[in-house]
Amino acid sequence: MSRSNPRVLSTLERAGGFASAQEVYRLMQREGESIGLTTVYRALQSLVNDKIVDVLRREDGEAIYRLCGEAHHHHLVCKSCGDTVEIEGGAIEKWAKVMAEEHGFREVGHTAEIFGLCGKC
Amino acid sequence: MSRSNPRVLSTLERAGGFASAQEVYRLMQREGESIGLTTVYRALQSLVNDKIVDVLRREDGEAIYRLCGEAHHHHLVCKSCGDTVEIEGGAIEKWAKVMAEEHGFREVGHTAEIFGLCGKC
DNA sequence: GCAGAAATGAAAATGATTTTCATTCCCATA
DNA sequence: TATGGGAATGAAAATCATTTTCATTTCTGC
Repeated sequence: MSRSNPRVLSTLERAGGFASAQEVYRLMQREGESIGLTTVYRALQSLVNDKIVDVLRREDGEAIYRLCGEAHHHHLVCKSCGDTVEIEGGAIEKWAKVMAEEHGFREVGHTAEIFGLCGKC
Repeated sequence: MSRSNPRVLSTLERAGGFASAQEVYRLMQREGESIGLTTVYRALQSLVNDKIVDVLRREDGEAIYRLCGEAHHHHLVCKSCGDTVEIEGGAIEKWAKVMAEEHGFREVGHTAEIFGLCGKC
């Protein structure tokens, strides 16, 4: 069931490891690759499931996909230029664990993003 | 030019200070208010411009509007039954601030959610 | 070679958001 | 009180990312 199409992955890499589904699709088109938009979406979703890429949101709501290392980390995103910095989340891990225990939750995960204006913007 | 319709604002307040445009609209409909969806969108945008409300994104990309003054809190969500607990995020606030400073970001906000299985599930 | 499963992609559907545009409301001034 | 113009309103159409449908093609193991 692995729909993690390698051509899509390699295109995402070539795009700087950071692009929307539409961008990946247009890039592949421009490069003469024959692929359908549907397949690009499916491949990206699959890559997200396999935790090979992360998905974030642009300010306009468009999903952007981003290659990421295996280590669990968080993002500091510039809301103007989209620049992203991967940051350490030790404090969050602990917070999530404590909060979950306190309320009797198990098998917990979490998301946390910080957004603002970067130095250049 | 102030399109910050007070009925929209008061509905957003009644919704717990946290809702999407569509939800605000549906809520107003249900309460018998006569208003157009377009106006709801315009009013919310206007409130954002006036910095009376914040805008965030749900995981599916839908924009959600939040009253600025509201005590900022986070959520612990059960991924099985959807039960939600509002939790304190003091640790997160500090983490976000430190991380932002460290990387030269300003005007920062953040999102953080914890999800897992609640005691009943 | 062949059946059945998985992958593919074109086209249609969906759903949030925005735009268009004609109408209505408000309000200051003649 | 009439009136003229700018602002507000909302229905309907347009936009755009994303998902679904479904028919077709490609793989796989036998």
